[in-house]
Amino acid sequence: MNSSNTSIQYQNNAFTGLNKAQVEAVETLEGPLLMLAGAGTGKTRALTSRIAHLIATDTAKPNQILAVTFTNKAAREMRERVDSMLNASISGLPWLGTFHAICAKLLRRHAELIAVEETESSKPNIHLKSDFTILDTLDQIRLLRQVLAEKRIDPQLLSAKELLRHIDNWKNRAVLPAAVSESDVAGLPEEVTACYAAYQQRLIELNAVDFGDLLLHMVKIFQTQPRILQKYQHWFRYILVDEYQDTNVVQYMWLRLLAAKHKNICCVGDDDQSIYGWRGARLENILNFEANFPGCHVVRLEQNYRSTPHILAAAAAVIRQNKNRLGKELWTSEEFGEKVRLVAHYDGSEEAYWIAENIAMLHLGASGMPPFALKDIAILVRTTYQMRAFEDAFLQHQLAYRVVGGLRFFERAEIRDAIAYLRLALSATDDLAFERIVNTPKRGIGDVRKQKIEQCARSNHVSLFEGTRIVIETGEIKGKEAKALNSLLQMISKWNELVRENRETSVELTQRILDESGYVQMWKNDLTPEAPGRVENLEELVNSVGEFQFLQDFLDHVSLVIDNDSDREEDKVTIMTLHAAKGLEFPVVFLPGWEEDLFPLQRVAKESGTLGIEEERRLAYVGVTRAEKICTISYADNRLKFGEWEARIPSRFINDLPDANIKVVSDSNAVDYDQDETSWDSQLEVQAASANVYNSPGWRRLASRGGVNDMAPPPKKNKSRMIADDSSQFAVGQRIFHQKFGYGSIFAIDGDKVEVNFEKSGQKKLLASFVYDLDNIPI
DNA sequence: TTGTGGGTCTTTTTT
DNA sequence: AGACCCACAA
Repeated sequence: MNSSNTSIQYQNNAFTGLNKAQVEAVETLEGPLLMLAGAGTGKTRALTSRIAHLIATDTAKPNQILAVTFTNKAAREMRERVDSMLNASISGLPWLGTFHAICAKLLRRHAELIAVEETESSKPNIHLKSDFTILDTLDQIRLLRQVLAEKRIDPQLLSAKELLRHIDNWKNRAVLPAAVSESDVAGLPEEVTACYAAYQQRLIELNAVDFGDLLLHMVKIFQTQPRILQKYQHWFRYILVDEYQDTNVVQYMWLRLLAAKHKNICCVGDDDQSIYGWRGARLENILNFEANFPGCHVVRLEQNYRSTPHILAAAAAVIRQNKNRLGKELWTSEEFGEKVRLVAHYDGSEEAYWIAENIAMLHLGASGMPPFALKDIAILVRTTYQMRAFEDAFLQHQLAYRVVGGLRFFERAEIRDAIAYLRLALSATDDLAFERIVNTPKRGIGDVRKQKIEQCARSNHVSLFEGTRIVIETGEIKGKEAKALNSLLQMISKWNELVRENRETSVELTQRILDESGYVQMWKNDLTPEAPGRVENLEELVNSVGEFQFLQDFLDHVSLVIDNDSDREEDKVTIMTLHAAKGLEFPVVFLPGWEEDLFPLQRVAKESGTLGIEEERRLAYVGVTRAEKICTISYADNRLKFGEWEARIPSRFINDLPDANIKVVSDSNAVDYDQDETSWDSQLEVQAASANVYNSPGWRRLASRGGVNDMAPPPKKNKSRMIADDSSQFAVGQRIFHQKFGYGSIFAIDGDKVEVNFEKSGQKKLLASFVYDLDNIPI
């Protein structure tokens, strides 16, 4: 790196809220540095500048900088920005990533230092090997189910899911099985600690780690191996942490250990945006930073460059209600902008409809305002199940959308199966993978034969792979099932060899594995409507393997790095949870479902009381501050819950919004909006929620007294659904649309089913209710 | 062993 | 309303 590289332009970096000394601190200061930065103040930009400056001045080499981000997306963006600031692709920064990704990399180097102690004299010590597999939540649950069954604990009393929650929690706080305290297990069956211990032991036996272990193991190694710790302490000259308010106990320990030598730790965070308390994040980490890292500098970033004054004021009013905060007031030099819009709806689907229509108008550029691209618009929901209503509404309005964080690519069954095959190709002893695919495709191995294999493996202290071999040899399983199993074993051995020889590329290997196993064929033979999509996903999987030289790297990537919004460049409306929206910004934001019990979520209030409500409030703050220009909050009077209609009360957060900064939108007061220069056409408002007495301007007062829902009528059936209820609406030759198969035309009608010739997916016979009538869609 | 139907329970938020 | 689990039949 050329040390005279001065291409970094700080005056462009929007630090005008800082004085010269502060800018210098942000760029170059040695020693602990805390940046307290509000929403939209450019904190990540500040971190980026610091990294670029360190490299440009040759203060540190790229690989001596440890930079931790909260998401992989943030890491990728930071890397891109550093590159562009340095005006070069430095292709360095190997230690930029999430805590988990960085720890996985470190642990691959030192895994063998982690062992389970000898428990039975017959068993040798077992060490973790560097080719360990990283389990995801679904694997963990499977494993915990086994543990619970072994300990004969009634799943009603303690479900695997609940146990996982507790174990996660303990791991986040660095509580090992031996250190679980009385208060940790209060109200739980007493065997729960033994379950935790058994789970940990099983993990090592399986040569596997879970997400929590990645960090926990590294802290353990650092604590017990001074030489290794010193090596990394020495190596990482500068440590930078983004979203510091969301770090947990283990992450804090890990950072402290690594920062102890150079003490160049620079953390950025906003106490008002701490929304991961449920996952072990400790607000104390940021509140006590100055005490934990003596002699630290504190820089405050309070100028907001993102939102209009009304949006900022509304957000501030909401967060001001929290007691537990450092307290800061954001300001902006912007003077104009829309007020925050507030809309009441009759029910959930009407809310989705209204928003879809409103988005369509914004996109078309309903006068006054320039048209917004769809990718500039986001809908932020509290829970994932709220997303469905919007998908429905968007399909019918033919608006392109993308769901972030719903079902993730690698969580789909076919991808998990395929990955199980890849894991076996790397290591035949991967029992979890083996168990997953012994009978996929079907090989006639049901519960009985599975158990035979398992018992055999266990009593011989070998893997399921070996166990299967023994079971065939002894004739415990014979006939065509034995034959099928035998060919599976041979395939796996062959793949193991091919991987070892390393002569085929990762893509060739993957293609071969999926073909030879008969897995792709299985889906090609499948006649269910999802099958073609699954085959497509498998093809996509093969393609993405190509980016990696080794399968192992690919598998790490899948479990640690993959981000679920690959098509972010496409012009689509984003639908995501408030949590997933952290760190992002959009010109137009919709915040639906601001109702008591949903937001704030009932369970949070029940389980965590006031602290929980404060976190929900911070979530509301995060939501509002994502918006640059237009922010629309809404709620529904009635909502379908578990198939039953339920009357709803507006969220308490709505009452915190100052009248001066909001505009209640409905048809009855459609023309009642500001006439400042950025105002837009009343057409928008005319499209507002359907007439209903609760949409009157005074609804908020009513609502705050709880009056609205006492009078709520039974929900009416929704108007003008464009989904066909039966095939009688269709005629042969008609053009239709299907969510999965796209466009097509009907060539036959059979009762409530239609036969369709799809442009892309060929001929299918489906229920008419899944088909959209193209001639009848509004707009 | 696999497919079906009727009964149950369901909804946090994620690296 | 939909996903999931269990009991029973083929």
